[in-house]
Amino acid sequence: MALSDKQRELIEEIGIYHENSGFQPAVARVMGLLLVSDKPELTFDEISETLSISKSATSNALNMLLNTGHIDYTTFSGDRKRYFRIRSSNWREMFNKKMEDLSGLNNLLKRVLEVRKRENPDYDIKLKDFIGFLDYLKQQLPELMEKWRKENE
Amino acid sequence: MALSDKQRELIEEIGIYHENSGFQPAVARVMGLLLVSDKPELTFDEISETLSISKSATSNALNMLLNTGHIDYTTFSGDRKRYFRIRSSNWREMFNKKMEDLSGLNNLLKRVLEVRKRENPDYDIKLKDFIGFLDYLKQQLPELMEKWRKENE
DNA sequence: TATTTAGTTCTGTAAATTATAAACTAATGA
DNA sequence: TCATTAGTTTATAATTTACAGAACTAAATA
Repeated sequence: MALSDKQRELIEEIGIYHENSGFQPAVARVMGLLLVSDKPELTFDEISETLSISKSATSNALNMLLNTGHIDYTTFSGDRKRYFRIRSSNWREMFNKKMEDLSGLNNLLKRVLEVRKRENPDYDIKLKDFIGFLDYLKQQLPELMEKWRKENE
Repeated sequence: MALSDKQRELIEEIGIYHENSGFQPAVARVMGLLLVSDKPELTFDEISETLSISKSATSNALNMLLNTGHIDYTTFSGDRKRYFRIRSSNWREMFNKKMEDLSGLNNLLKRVLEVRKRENPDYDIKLKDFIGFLDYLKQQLPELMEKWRKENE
């Protein structure tokens, strides 16, 4: 699989983004490749060769991405290869995960508020305030998504 | 500084949360301690001793947190020590950073859309859709924050 | 002037992470 | 039945990271 410089560059940037959100470098590059590639589906070997990563690293990356639901694959009769692709339904999940993360933070902050013996009430008020906002956001978000869905017919 | 089991536990959990968003373990624990501690402000030595981390790790962690605006410190005349504390204005910044991250993702996705030669238009439509939603969210968020501010007098 | 305080900086290293290469497996095909 | 394909597993090498420990600095105090 030949890639343009632009494509390679973008794959690296997407790779770094995903590394920063906790993926292994090779895993993050595979995500990048599957996103950027013109072909909708790629085989094990195409991925391994295009990214110059070993078979084991490729195997490991693909299995991790399969397990986390980031990719899936199709097969064709009379062809033993699997054809891997990004699960596009995954956008919403990706977004939801970010929101869950925020909600995880909020749960921690609620526990902080409980544990603190408020020798610094000013601070506690601000903390409570922020917790309130996160709760509000969580509540409003589905509504916002609905509104957007309607506006886009 | 004596800490209850509950406090220690919470510090670890907050630590793990921040580790997962890219902080070093020791840095993440310092954040946790400053959040959970009853005292609003802690000195270098209190932090180092309470968390059992070396002076170098403490120095490194505090400077990193100072540089990123997560903490600041006060001083008192005739006292050479610095008294470190969480910047509570930081809640909003923390949130904004999460949102910026999302907007960073969106910029990458926009570039993906440009680079793709749409041999898989179905996929591209979904991608475009998601990009649109993220744009919408970014635009609506300030409004939402304003609405919340009003509802909370 | 010597000592203490409040940190900082520098080196070494243990542990964790990430990836490789080579051996292996299970299915298909010649 | 022997070879090939499509991957997986295992053992290990290379890199990175995260930190401790010790030496250091600069200001304040004795």
